[in-house]
Amino acid sequence: MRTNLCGEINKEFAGKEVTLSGWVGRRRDHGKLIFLDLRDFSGVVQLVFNPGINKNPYTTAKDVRSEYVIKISGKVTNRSKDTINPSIPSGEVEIVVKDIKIFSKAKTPPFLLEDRSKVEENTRLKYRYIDLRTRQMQENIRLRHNVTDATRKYFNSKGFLEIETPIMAKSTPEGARDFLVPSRMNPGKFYALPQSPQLFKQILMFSGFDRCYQIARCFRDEDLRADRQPEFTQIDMEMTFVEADDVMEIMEGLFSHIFKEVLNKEVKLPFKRIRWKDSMETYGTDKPDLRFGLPIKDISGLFRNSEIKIFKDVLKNNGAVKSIVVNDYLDFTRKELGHLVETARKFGAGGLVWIKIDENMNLQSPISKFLSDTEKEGLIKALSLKEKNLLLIVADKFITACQTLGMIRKHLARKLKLIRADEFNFVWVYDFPLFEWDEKEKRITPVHHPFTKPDENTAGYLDSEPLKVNSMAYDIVLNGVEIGGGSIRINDVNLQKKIFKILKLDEKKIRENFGFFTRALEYGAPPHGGIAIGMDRLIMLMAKVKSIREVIAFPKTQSAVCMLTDSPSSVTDEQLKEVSIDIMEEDGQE
RNA sequence: GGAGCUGUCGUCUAGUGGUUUAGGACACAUGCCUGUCACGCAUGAGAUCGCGGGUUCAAAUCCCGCCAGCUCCGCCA
Repeated sequence: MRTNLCGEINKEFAGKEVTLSGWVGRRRDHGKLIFLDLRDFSGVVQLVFNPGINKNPYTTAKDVRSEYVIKISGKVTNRSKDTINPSIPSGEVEIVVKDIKIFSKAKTPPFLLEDRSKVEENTRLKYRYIDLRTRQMQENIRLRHNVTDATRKYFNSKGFLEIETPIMAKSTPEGARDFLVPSRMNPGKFYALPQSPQLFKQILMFSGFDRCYQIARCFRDEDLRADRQPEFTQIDMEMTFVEADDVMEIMEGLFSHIFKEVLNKEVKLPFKRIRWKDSMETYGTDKPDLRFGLPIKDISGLFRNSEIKIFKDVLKNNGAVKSIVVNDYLDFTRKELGHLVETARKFGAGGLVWIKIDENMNLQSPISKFLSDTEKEGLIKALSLKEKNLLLIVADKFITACQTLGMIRKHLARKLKLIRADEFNFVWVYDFPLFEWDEKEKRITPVHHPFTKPDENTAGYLDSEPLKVNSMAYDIVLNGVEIGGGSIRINDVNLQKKIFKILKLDEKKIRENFGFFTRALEYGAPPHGGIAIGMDRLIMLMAKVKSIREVIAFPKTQSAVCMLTDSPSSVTDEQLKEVSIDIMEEDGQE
């Protein structure tokens, strides 16, 4: 079918006879002379059809159109100097075609490959097979392959086993919603697609496999986002007889290996580490983007006895006054400052106060006349303010003040173009709380998952004040995106049961949902821990694209529909009957 | 569940109440062209203006509802 690839043809081949196969790109018909671009995964080469040299292929080429699949044979020929095309690698030569065969004709494609960047995404998804022919998608999917390949090689070299776990698994209603699969053999019963291989991974550790990994497809029936699909891929690993540091070290090795192998980039080891609390205080988020500065600073101490009512009230109620300093207020118009205040309100804060430091180090602000001289001097000193600085202040409940300024911080970085875009900035976030209070459900929920081991220094509070307990969990954050999370797991059945109890799962529920797991814990469970990396997100960042749909061959839309195949779709009554399912009428619902 | 943005030939778009027989570019078709590579030139075909209702003498344009896509909040143990 072919002796060579389109992309490898260059002047070294001049004079050689080659046979190439691929898709036709553009066609330039000059009447007595036709040029076709022939494309395969490797690249593009120009074909020439000259009736004066070879009549038959010329006649066939007359009828060839875009996206036809053809095979040609001919001689690689040097181009004359003035017809060299420097923009493609094969541009110094072309193929003078002696023989052409059309494998397959093609309808006029709905969009031109070179127009891809302008075409609406749903058109591209409907004709994904054409979209995937574009250079960008070819590169993204290839990048993905290279990442899984590097991952396997790395883990294999470190003594990990790749072990598959069931896709038809058990529903565990804690956490994300499950996708359910009815069982024909067991009417009225359901499998669930796994949200993650978590429990199977742990059980493999109980079984003595020591280290395992999996490129695991996971399923969660939750709403979609640019970085969330209902099915996605995790790099999942688990290790026996380890502490958090061991897992982190292995993972740093993995990232370093992947970036070296795939992008030929060195990443600096070890990664930075930041405690969850520090991250919240300084960056207002548990997934800080450290490619820029703008740290959040606490200035509560300056306003304990303030005349300013909002500050005083907030502090009286255990809130905080927090601030960010921006270099130059000239970057902001009045309108933009107003917009910042709006943004702050949108994120849940009562408001936002701005202060400009003018050339004479005077503080200009809507609240300046309420600021005492001590407070002014205190601010200048505490924040090392310089002329032309802009100070943004949020006073609110501690967590609201942090999170609001966290969002403002990201907003400012984008506006002021402070983000070092070519950097890959990894950071570990650790020392998470074990639990958090779910205001909506009025109950305690795990921050990570209920199999996470409590940190020994704070485990004493488990019975009295569980919200004070920290966990042995760690997240890995890349450029402000959470790309993975893991933990040291509980390996003691009594502790595990205690955690379930704190989470208010009753005995019966524990038995039904996790009975298999607590039983497994009773027969000799070693200390163990692991992590799962959101592979799609990692590749999205490596490819510098805005959505994981760009690195998944066949993704779903925001309403979880596949534009290519039109799934999900109805099934026949017979199919439903076989699995004992009755569809409720729309009216039957509330 | 909620908020915002978008929806006009195959594709990208112009059009904010009558100038519209909805304009352009690319793609497509036909013809001409032996050096193009975003080929060129000429001619042509191609649009239920997302769907439904309303206001108006008159709606792509204004209003209401719905649908679809995207972004975000909630949600994602």
